[in-house]
Amino acid sequence: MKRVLIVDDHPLVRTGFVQLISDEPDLAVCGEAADENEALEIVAATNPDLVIIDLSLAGGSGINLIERIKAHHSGVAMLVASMHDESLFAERVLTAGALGYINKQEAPSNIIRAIHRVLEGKVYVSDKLTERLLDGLTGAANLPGQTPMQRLSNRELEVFELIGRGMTTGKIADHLKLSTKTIETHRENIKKKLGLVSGQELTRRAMHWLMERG
Amino acid sequence: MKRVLIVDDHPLVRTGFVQLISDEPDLAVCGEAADENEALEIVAATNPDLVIIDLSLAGGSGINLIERIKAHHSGVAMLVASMHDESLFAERVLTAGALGYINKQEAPSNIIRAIHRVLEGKVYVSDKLTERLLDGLTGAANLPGQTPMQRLSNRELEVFELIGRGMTTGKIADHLKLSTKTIETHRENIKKKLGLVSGQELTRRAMHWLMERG
DNA sequence: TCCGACCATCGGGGATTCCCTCATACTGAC
DNA sequence: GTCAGTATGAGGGAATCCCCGATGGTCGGA
Repeated sequence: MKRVLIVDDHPLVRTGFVQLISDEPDLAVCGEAADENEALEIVAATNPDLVIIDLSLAGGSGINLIERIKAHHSGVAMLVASMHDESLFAERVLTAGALGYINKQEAPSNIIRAIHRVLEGKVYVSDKLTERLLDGLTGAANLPGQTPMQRLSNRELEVFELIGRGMTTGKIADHLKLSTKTIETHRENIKKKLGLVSGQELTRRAMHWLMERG
Repeated sequence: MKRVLIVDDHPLVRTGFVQLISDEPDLAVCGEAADENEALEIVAATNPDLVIIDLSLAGGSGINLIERIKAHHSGVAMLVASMHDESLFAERVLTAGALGYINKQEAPSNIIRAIHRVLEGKVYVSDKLTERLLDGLTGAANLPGQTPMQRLSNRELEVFELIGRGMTTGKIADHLKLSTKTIETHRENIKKKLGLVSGQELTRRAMHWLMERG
């Protein structure tokens, strides 16, 4: 019998999770928390097998909670449930220490599947994202443990940052005194490495990345 | 025994509502729907006493659903459950035909209270908002207190949210079954109202706005 | 009742960007 | 010396942005 802690600031969503988990014969809810501190207390008190974490917690980013649990209770598996597009966060929560990322819009059966998979110690992300990340790792004889972001070259990182600042392709070209065509190529290569599909996604990722470092 | 239909595109949230409502002796769930069309079918088939509507539905704004239910089944009470800031939406959903507006973060007891109140045919909004709406009626600080976001029309707000979710112009057009040209116009008008210069900025703003509530 | 305001829906057309493929040249590594 | 990666670009078709305008509809005030 695996014991699960639910961390979400929406009472309704918690109730949904409790119901879902209670229906599974091999799972049991050992607690609910609405914020980061409450969650840490319950983890310390009950030592659950799995913590399900909502990303957009009131007061704290969720990612912070993941890191703190990772630091003090390294044996606990964590699954992130978010309503945001996975392309924005999945990579970050995985590197922070979570084992899985699932969208709340997913069907309950998929959520259960993700829970079981993470409890086995395996990584869970959607098939789509898995495929994308693998595509980005074409030449992956590199050091294992490298995040997609670390695979960006210096130039690509520079372009990425300027994208995050809101510059258009043309502006970036002027700024770096390069052809717009070169910037376009850089954009394409960055997208490949990060597993992104559209330019919009690239813009969003760049903005988020920039926000995290002030 | 009052019969309730739940419209929300998150299965987990629906489960939470079902649980909450089933615990009440005088309430029963008569159906669940994940999108606008499904919701209208069930309303026609089961003629519920109350429809609980999530504002950010996949495929339709929720406001649209309110108007359509109002038009064809005027006797049905409607309560909007949203995670968005009420100052922006509460007035819109009330004029569209809903009787109440409640935030999903609210405690279950408050949600139950709102349900009962709306079933009595009375309006339910938070105390804070009640006060503000009354202030508005006295003409105290009527028009000047409008934020740029509040100047967006319902349609524009809908498009704005979809932009924030990362949809391209074409995708939004498909999604809303409109011409891309229409979406382009909406984008331009939104930019004007929010004082934005480029499409990139629009994407940025939409994304930030969406992150703050979600 | 008519008028002016928004609103929602589309089109034209040129500039720009996106997205894919390909090409060149330089650097290191093995 | 070959091979992988990097940085720089071009070509070309599709999609978009961004300026114009147009048509109806609604709704409130003069």
